[in-house]
Amino acid sequence: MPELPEVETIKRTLKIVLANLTITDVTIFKPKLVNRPDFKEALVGCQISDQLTRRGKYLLLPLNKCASKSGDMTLAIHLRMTGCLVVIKENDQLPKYTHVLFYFDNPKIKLAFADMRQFGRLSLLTNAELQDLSGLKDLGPEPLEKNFNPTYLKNNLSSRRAKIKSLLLNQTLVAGLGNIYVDEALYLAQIHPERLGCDLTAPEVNNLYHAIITVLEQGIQNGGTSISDYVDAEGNAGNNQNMLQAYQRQNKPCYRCDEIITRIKVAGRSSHFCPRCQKIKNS
DNA sequence: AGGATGACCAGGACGC
DNA sequence: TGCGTCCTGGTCATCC
Ligand SMILES: [Zn+2]
Repeated sequence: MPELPEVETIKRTLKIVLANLTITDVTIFKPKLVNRPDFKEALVGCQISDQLTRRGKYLLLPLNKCASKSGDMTLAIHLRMTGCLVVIKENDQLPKYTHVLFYFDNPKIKLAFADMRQFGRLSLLTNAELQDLSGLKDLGPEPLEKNFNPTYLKNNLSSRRAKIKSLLLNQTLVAGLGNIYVDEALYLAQIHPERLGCDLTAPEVNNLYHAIITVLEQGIQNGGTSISDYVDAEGNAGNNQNMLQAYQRQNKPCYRCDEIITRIKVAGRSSHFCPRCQKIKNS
């Protein structure tokens, strides 16, 4: 599932390949996945800015030279769980479940949006609409930037009585974490997923901060985690699934202590942890 | 307002 | 092989 490292990996490729290309045509196979009936008409003629970026799990493609009366727009893409953006070169085959296909002024390059479960969304937005996009406007800090730090985390957990797993999945606390990297971060920090935010000690919060940074940076370094058919923008699988220490390792021995990894539901999501390394109580 | 829960989406995995 | 059931998780709506 595309979380921060997967979206970041895609962004880095798209930034190199798509910057300054002009959209010449768009084929929409599944209209419900785009946000407006004139999606194609509004996009044709727009040039993709080299300021293409990521915010949380959103890919943001600012556009120049748009014909729209409301000025230049941004294409905001959320891949949800099974969405992929794949660059198609020359006669490359389209990925399975391709729902939207973009053509450019370079005829050798196309961009396919593919999504088995059709949860992802492509939203073409004016700057005003972008500022007001629910899910984007309330995002917490980027975990790999300086405004996310141990002090921020401590201040924002100290009053929270929800389970830490639930809090880390909440995009308004910190942006970009999903089920995989939350389980990995809690494992690395040796914190049980059902501990309450306000019950974490200062050293634990500090460890958690470093664990979040570590698992995300490792995920990016490894080109993302390929579970649920994730592939990057070049159609390649990542390698981070081979590095996971907790997620989907239920019934296997903990790499730290050999205890069997347990799987439970927390906040309605599968959660994997070591019952010996991640105790619910300090004792 | 914070927190818990369930719905939604659609296809894959699995059991029989 | 076919059919039914369960599973998956990011986000949002709803209720307390
Ligand atoms: Zn252990």
